[in-house]
Amino acid sequence: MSKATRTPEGAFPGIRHDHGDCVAEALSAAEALCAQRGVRLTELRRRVFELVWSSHAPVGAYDLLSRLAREREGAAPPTVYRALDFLKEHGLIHRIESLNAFVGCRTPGQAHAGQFLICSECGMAAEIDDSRVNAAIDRRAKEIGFAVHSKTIEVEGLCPPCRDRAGEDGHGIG
Amino acid sequence: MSKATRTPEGAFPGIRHDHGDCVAEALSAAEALCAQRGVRLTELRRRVFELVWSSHAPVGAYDLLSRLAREREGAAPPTVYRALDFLKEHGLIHRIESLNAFVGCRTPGQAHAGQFLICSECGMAAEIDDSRVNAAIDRRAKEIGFAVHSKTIEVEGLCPPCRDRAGEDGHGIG
DNA sequence: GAATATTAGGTTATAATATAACATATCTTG
DNA sequence: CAAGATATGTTATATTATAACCTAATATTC
Ligand SMILES: [Zn+2]
Ligand SMILES: [Zn+2]
Ligand SMILES: [Zn+2]
Ligand SMILES: [Zn+2]
Repeated sequence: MSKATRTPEGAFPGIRHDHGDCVAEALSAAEALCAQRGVRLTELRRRVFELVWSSHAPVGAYDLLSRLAREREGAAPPTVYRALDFLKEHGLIHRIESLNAFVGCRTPGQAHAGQFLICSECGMAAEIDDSRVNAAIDRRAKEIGFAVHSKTIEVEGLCPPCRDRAGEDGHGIG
Repeated sequence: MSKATRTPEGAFPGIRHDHGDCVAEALSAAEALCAQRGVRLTELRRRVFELVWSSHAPVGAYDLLSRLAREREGAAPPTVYRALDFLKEHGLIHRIESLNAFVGCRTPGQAHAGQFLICSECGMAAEIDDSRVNAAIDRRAKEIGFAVHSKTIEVEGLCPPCRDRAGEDGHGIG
């Protein structure tokens, strides 16, 4: 159990990590990727991207919209959905199907399936990319003769801190 | 490649399989399970279950509603959503998060994660339960210290027949 | 078997999520 | 600047899902 609470690749950043660093890193990766592809990370898209990155918990489109509306009058659903479409298309964010919500991608530009551990207590989502999971799915699909295009893997449960908290006072009924 | 087109556990039933058998089997399993649990598979719930089982492709709630409305005047969204909630609660159907749709469960009563291969061409969904996939996820979650409650695994692609059709005429542009 | 509690369903309204369609603005390129 | 392409504004509407309140059916208790 000595390594049980380590978080490989910083899957769940601690509650006191410097999130400004996360955002800065994500923004600079996004800028680089857009420049490389010759697409425009406009003011609006960049702002929506920042709002998605406001935490490690997936955010709903209308949450984003209400925040955006504070700074942009006339912001409407298409405003945010179009930006989200762009960001998704370029792999800068992922959509969490089981939550109808969006979260920043930690490794934009790299091909990956998008596997998530999502805490139902605090809402945090950790993106992982486990090659064994991918291999197991690909192998089974191949056995069946199914041609895989994309995978949605969303695991719901409790992140380490929330699991520990639940263990402390969650065993009794009262 | 000799076994590549076999379908273990009949993942994708052929286009000419006797689907009446599927429905009959599912209904009788559902009845047994409800009897065993002392819950009521009412007329309405049974009918919604049959409609979900009308094919192996996931069906949207409002699709179900429009079909139900033909035979039940006054059917409204809660009519179908309540039945779906019941069926889901008892593991008789699964919700496909990436499609906002519902599909019958092939192994009700048994604990399983609900893993799906979904054909984007014909809409068919095959439920699998690959222990390697589960083990890989559980192992990675354990490394991270994440307590898994439930898994959403939905793989999009082409089922064997659709893949073959695509291979025949889908390589060129014109 | 009537009284009561529980569960299921009917009905109306509304919430939450997402897109269509068309107008205007901005950027790119020549 | 003209022309085309891309991005955004704007209004309306589609799609998916739930809230709230009421009535009916079924189960439980006396
Ligand atoms: Zn952070
Ligand atoms: Zn948590
Ligand atoms: Zn069938
Ligand atoms: Zn198919």
